[in-house]
Amino acid sequence: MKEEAMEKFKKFLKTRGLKFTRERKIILDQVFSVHDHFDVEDLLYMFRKRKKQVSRASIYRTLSLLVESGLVGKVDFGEGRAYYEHVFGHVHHDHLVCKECGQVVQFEDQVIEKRQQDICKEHGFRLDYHTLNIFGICPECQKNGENN
Amino acid sequence: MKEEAMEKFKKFLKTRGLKFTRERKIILDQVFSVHDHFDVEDLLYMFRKRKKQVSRASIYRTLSLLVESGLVGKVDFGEGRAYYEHVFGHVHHDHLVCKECGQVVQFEDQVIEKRQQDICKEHGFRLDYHTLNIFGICPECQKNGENN
DNA sequence: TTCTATGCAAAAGCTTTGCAAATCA
DNA sequence: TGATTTGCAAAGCTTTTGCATAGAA
Repeated sequence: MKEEAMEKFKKFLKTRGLKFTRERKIILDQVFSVHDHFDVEDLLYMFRKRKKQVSRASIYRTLSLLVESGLVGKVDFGEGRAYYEHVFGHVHHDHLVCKECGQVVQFEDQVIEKRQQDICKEHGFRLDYHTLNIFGICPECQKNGENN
Repeated sequence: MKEEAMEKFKKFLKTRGLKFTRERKIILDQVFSVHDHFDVEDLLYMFRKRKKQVSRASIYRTLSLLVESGLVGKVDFGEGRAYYEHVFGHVHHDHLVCKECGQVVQFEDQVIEKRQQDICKEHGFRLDYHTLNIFGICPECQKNGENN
């Protein structure tokens, strides 16, 4: 699947007259190896640990391209910084976020997906994508008291 | 309704040993007069136009309190800056955002609300709130060609 | 070879914060 | 009067950008 993603990305770059560089390969590799959300600092840290040299600037620039290509999604949890996750090869999902411990649970729900299409139709919008984050308290944190 | 909100805010402040100041009143007043989203610069601009003197710092600080009190909601459209909207006295709603012109349409949908409760129950989460933003192209922008 | 990409450091936005002076209860 | 607030400016964060050098095709 990583290979498929790589091919797609190469094609995407070609259509724009851009190059498939060492750095872009490293980044795509990592992005499709992590099965969770990550931010730019996370990636930077992973690269440092693995002695892969990629600058913060290149990470930002490549992630933008990956998002534009549709292979990667940008997720905003309202923390003032962006998270990313690979999207290619996955069905769309939404997030259940624990406000206490930060745990994120992914879920998919066809009923909600369908309703969104209907709502767009009603308003004449052409649906592109959506972000649904549900915030709450996870079971563990509920037990651990601070039922704040 | 603005008066009710004001009372609620006063109570909220009192429980925390905080004061209901001139600035906080001006801000709450404005926030409950605007029936749309706004960001901090918007507020600042409105105050300047009305010759109300409130600093940017106080706006940030008071908005945080308003959000904590539950009277105001913070909305994130992934633009790298926060939007706000008053919430007290309104039923919850979600957003349909046009990627082309930025137009925001509010909608409420009981089916989606209900499904979210179910999903939380399934995962043992205590639901707190959610944010659902659907991005797409509005009817006008679809007509105006760039069906990008 | 030519055009694009990388890295670095500086710049840019938005938001937060330390501190002295002002204000509320 | 005593504690909280305000405004200002500085600082903090994340993200973007200009430019010289390095690297794809």
